[in-house]
Amino acid sequence: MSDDRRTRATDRTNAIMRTTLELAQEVGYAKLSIEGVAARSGVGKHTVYRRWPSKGALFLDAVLTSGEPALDYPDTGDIVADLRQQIHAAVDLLGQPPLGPLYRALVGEAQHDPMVAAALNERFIRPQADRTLARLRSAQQRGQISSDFDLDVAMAILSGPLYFQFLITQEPLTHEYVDRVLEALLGGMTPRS
Amino acid sequence: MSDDRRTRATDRTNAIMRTTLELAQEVGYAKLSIEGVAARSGVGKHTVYRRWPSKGALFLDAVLTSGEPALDYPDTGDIVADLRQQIHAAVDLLGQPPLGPLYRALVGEAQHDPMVAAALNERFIRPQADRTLARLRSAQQRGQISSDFDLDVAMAILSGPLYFQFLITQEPLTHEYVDRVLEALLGGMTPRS
DNA sequence: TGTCAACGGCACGTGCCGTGCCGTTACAGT
DNA sequence: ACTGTAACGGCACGGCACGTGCCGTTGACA
Repeated sequence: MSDDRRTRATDRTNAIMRTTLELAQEVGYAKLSIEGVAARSGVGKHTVYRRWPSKGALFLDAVLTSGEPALDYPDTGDIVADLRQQIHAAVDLLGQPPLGPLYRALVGEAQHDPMVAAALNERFIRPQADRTLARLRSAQQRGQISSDFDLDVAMAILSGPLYFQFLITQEPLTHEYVDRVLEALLGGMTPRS
Repeated sequence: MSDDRRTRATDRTNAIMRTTLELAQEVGYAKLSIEGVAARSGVGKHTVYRRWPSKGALFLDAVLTSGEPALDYPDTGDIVADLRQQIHAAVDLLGQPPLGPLYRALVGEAQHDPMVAAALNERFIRPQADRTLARLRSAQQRGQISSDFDLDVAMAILSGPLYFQFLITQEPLTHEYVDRVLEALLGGMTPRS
């Protein structure tokens, strides 16, 4: 069998990605270099370039492969409780160390490299959004959400303010803030009669 | 007077920032270099480094200085119309070429450089948010917004989804999308009796 | 007229890029 | 058992931009 071959190649691939995360945490993404990753991994530069075309692609793969804990939605029937639990978990995972700074750098790189942006969307953002939408649709069918409410926008309102705080103002993401957004979204801004 | 001195220095500063924007639009922020800016400006590298400590600082200054058209809020008394007009204007300015890609790169750099992030917040984000908050507060006092509604969150819900679309999914920002967010925010997600 | 700060031009050492080449290793097919 | 082959580690290369020196020039000011 050539399984040994494949296994050893996969091991090396994983080792390189692990080293990438280590180095990124130590020196920051800006000072991360393929040369440094190869050196610490005890690997030739070719071995890295054979697998990833750029620092951004390597970093994306490293971050997304490390943190695939399947943020799946619960469906207890209570849409508000489910959303809360899910978003709290996401914020805990991506909003603070160790993954927080790495994820921030990843989104930053996506602003400079369209390939990273596309891959980030396909591999993480879109699947996550789809799960949220599915959960919202289920709630709408049960009458917990107005039947004419724009669910795509609902998803954006749940994610957007968190990303705004995470990327722009760069203040810490708290459960309390998530709850405030949730409450505002539920009730609406205009006075109720 | 030493006004001549100061004037010529200011002229050079502006010329360098203009060149920075030109080059950034031609080759993209990733390939922008201080060396290149100095060369095209017909200026020594010292003259650039004396003014800005890094490529990020120079770029931030160039972008924010170029686009200070004072996005000020109208107050016609109709909060919805005023918000719409204001956000449409912001989206037209920052959401598409020529300023759109530059602003995207600026936010991207802010993810790698805390100094850029801080300066972006102080010079652009916070003032803009403050103006939005002031306008919302005025509407709340007139009873157009529920008296207990969280205005900070309202601001985040107006900005967040747009930044999410702009930075993450990177789909074009349209007036129609702004209107959908606005409508969702006004009405609330839960069914009204 | 002399002083002095800012300047353009040039050169330097450094770090990383991406790509060659070379000899080695370990599996594959015969 | 023998040989072909593909991935490998190590090394070196040219290229580029970094940030910082130095040098001679310019032009306003005292």
